[in-house]
Amino acid sequence: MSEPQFFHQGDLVAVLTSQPLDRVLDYKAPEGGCWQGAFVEVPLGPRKVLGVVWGAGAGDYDHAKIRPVIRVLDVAPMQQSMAEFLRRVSDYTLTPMSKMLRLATRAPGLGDPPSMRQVYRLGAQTELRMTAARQKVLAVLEEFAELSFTLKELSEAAGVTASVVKGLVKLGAVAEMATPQDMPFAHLNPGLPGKSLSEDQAHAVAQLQANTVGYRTTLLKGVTGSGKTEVYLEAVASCLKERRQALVLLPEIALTAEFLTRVEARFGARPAEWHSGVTMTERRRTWKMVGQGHAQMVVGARSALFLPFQDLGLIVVDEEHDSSYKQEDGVLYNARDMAVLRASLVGGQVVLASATPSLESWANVEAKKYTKIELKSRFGVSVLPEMMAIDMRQENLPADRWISPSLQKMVEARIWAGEQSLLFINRRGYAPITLCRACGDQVGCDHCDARMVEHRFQKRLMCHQCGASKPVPKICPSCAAENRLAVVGPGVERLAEEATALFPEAKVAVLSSDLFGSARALKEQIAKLAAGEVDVIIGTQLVAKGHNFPKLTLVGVIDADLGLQGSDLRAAERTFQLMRQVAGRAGRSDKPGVAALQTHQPEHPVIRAILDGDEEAFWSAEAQARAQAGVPPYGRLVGVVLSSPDAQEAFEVAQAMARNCQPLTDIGAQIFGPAPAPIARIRGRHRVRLLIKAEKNAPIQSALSAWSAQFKFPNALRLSIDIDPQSFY
DNA sequence: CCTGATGCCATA
DNA sequence: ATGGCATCAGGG
Repeated sequence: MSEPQFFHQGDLVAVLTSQPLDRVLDYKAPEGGCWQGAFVEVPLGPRKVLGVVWGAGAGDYDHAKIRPVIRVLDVAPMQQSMAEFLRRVSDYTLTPMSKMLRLATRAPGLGDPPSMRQVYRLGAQTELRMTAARQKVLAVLEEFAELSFTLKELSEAAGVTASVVKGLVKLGAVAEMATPQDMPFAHLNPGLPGKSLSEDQAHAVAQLQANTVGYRTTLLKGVTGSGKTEVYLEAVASCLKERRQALVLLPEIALTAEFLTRVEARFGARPAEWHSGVTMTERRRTWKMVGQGHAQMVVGARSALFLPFQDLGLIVVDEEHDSSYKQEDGVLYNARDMAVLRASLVGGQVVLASATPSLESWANVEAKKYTKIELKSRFGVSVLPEMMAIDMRQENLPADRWISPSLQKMVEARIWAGEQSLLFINRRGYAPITLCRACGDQVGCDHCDARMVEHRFQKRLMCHQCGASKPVPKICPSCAAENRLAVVGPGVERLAEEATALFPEAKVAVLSSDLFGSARALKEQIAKLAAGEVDVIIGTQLVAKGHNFPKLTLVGVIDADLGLQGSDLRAAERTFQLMRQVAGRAGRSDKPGVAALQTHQPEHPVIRAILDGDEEAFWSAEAQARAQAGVPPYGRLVGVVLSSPDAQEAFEVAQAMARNCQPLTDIGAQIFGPAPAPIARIRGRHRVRLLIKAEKNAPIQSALSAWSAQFKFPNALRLSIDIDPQSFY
């Protein structure tokens, strides 16, 4: 990358603003000139807006109309590598640069002059009448000569009133001075001793620390309790020793508090924090300090990836398989993938940590793009639960019941023994699919290979891939059994009802993220459950995340095979990950746990691999299935969502787009739909989705741009393109 | 994203 | 004729 350019006063510069103009505008460089990358304030119509000097002006605009840059802001200029990062993310996700800039400047008042505050230090040696109070103030200032105190801090530390300090200021014995409000973060000391490491951990640390020059991605795999955190904290330590900055991404805010405490224990101070819960002032401070290199380490959510790091040496993506790394609105990016991109642009290291890596990362290790480090359990052999399948075809369950007699017996045994059971539903608010209780067949679409979902209002089955529909059949199209077709997908409430009826003497509790307004309420509930106050827990994916239930000895997966036939790409992966995570929960104390999977296809290779606990077999089976279907990570999917207050309009435009898809078919892509989007209506807007499937290396972005540029959209209609969507059927 | 200009409609 | 509001283009 070339050096940034300097522009003298009056030179034409191209400025990228955060306004949604999809181009840069020419301005005249201000008095004193400006560097490429400088954050500036520019006039735009009647307003002043934030922008970045992107390069030399094009000069193709009426020279007389070009206005000068108002001023250069007092923040670190954007680095070339950052500009390149934004450009690449923009290209990949088809997001306009203005939106990217907004994402990268998500701190309020960047343009404000730095607010000042008065601080106090030791002043000149002067003759003064010494009193006990004055003595205390001077003693504090002498002892902590390198620190600056605010008036409040100083008077409290000395145990005197503010007027004593003010009196000393008047006499000159204490100096009062103004400093910028945005203070640097406390120094983190990587030289402090770390926790003692097991041989396995030490080995992993050595591998991470070897050859830290330049970009590389490492998958750090280790079951719960194997000490991944200690290992990557040592990677952070060596990054800090090299005086480079480190970023640790966590999937949910709820996990940051505990992690910050561990960082403080390791490095003697707390790092900067970046997520939606951080106050505006603190945000601005973090943004500025990260830009000046005065924040050595940031702990945060995915958007921290767009902070203006000066020299980013390490990015840790903890729980890298977690689906919350995929941003689902605004800029649609996957933080795990973009972390790898960012690190590769600045010659940094990426550590992807997980007990249960995503198939994408597994495939990248297979392809030798990532290296893998595996941590064995600290407790010797890994504590896998005993796994078994309950063959639902044998259980003769009526169509409206979900807990099989076999599972019921197992739960009852736990209740008598005073132990806990968890009944798990492997889906999160997805539309229900229809399957045959006799043979396990899921009713498929006649036009493509996706399963059909029930549309309650119309009493019809609909394909959410291509949009075709048909009435719910009376007789199973596969085995001809009558009246055995059931709509699968009980809500947690339905399941709780059934459990209460089956186990009248037991305490049943529901754990689901949508039932809790705040993370705190959720945490309290989890603590209650873990304490064993409940006999049967009903939950969704949420329960699998990082919580320990000592009394839990049975996990029943109600719907183990929902996703095995392609209704949800990642359902099998999630089931497998859940089993692994549950392994770390159930039976951790002394008893080994039991995991029972209710399935209609116990002989399915993926189910078999889960039961055998054979990880490599699972990944191979799953990889093969995905490669065969041409879906990620072996093929590429793109979701195109059209939304409008008018359902008809959205559908018609989508149909027109599906018909005129020459640019897409030119690169060999297939187009499906229109069909209702996974969430068919959001805030009064009806959403219709097209799904595009392409080969992995097809130039999908340029084809999509050419394709969508053909259409003129009605005003009320919005188009959003989601490359690598996370959720769909 | 904002803002000011435009034009259509309802009202005095 | 006049003011209110929805729609739209322009911004350097």
